[in-house]
Amino acid sequence: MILCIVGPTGVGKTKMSIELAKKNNEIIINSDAMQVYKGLNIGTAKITEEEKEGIPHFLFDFVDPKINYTVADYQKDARELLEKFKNRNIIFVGGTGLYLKAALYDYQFKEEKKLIDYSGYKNEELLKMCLKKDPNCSIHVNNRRRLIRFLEREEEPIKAKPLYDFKVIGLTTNRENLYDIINKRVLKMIDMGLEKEVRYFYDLNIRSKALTTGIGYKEFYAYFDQKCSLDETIQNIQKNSRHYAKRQYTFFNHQLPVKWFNVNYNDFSLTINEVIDYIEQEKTRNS
RNA sequence: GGAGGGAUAGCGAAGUGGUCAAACGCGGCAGACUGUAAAUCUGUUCCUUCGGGUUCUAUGGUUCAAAUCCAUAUCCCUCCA
Repeated sequence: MILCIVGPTGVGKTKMSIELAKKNNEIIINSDAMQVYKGLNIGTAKITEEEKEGIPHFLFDFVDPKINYTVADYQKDARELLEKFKNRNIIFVGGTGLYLKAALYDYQFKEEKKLIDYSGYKNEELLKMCLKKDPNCSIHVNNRRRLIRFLEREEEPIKAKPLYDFKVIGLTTNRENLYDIINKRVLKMIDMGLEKEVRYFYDLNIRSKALTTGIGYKEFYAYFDQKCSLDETIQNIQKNSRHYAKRQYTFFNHQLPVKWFNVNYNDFSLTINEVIDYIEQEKTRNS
């Protein structure tokens, strides 16, 4: 059985994954775009060796941060594991909806080939070209990145269908509480030495995707570049984390068949039991 | 006590007689998503039964018309005593 644990940043996905894996002797596969990178530990809230409790973890902490790992790479890696462990129970944990979807649905990533340089075109021109290619193209003029991608793609993907049988467990809590958790977690990361962690990469002059787009990293880069104060940096990390959490909800709610569970923070075991009950229910229903 | 400056939507901030329910930014809320996805982008944000209703510190006034002009009060800031 394939189980996916999703939810906004900070709800407690990691903890849940361990608890579930312990029960069913499962293996855990990361589905988080940033936790794949080596050395980005504090800022990505990556699970520690100790916390793993001996459970096999895959696709964590294995990519050089200088490398720009993409969805296509992830799809390939995740599919290999799905094949290798097809007789085992697998748990995907992570907050990157697209990665999960690319692994489990029939998303297709063709060979990259960039024949045309679009940098000289204005957005309006790009949109016109997109509409010429497909009159139904609904990408917004301002979304230059996606306009270019649309033109680079040879064919438009059709609606994706799932390739595997899986269940998606979503962990959630009310918005106010979530934002509070996020704000506090960022402060904890600072205490744990996030600044030092980021500084290491900054001093190596690494400007890869992971460092310039990852939350907690890009803000500190701006701080080291003396573009803002430490206080502003912390607030920006908190703010960007909150915004990210919101976007995650939007993706999960609309792109994946999520069964949501409200996390009980006073007694997490109750939430675990609720989830286990649900899984058992689904198992018997399918057999 | 005297002389100035200010009070605008959740916050910051434009607007200085009509085109103002009020630019813009932030925050909030909602959405899109097939190779940067912790990314990129969009919509919305006084109330509303969508006919309207109530706003720019308060109260009065001038005017056909006031966030904008006048008077008084309250609070805040700067300077002189």
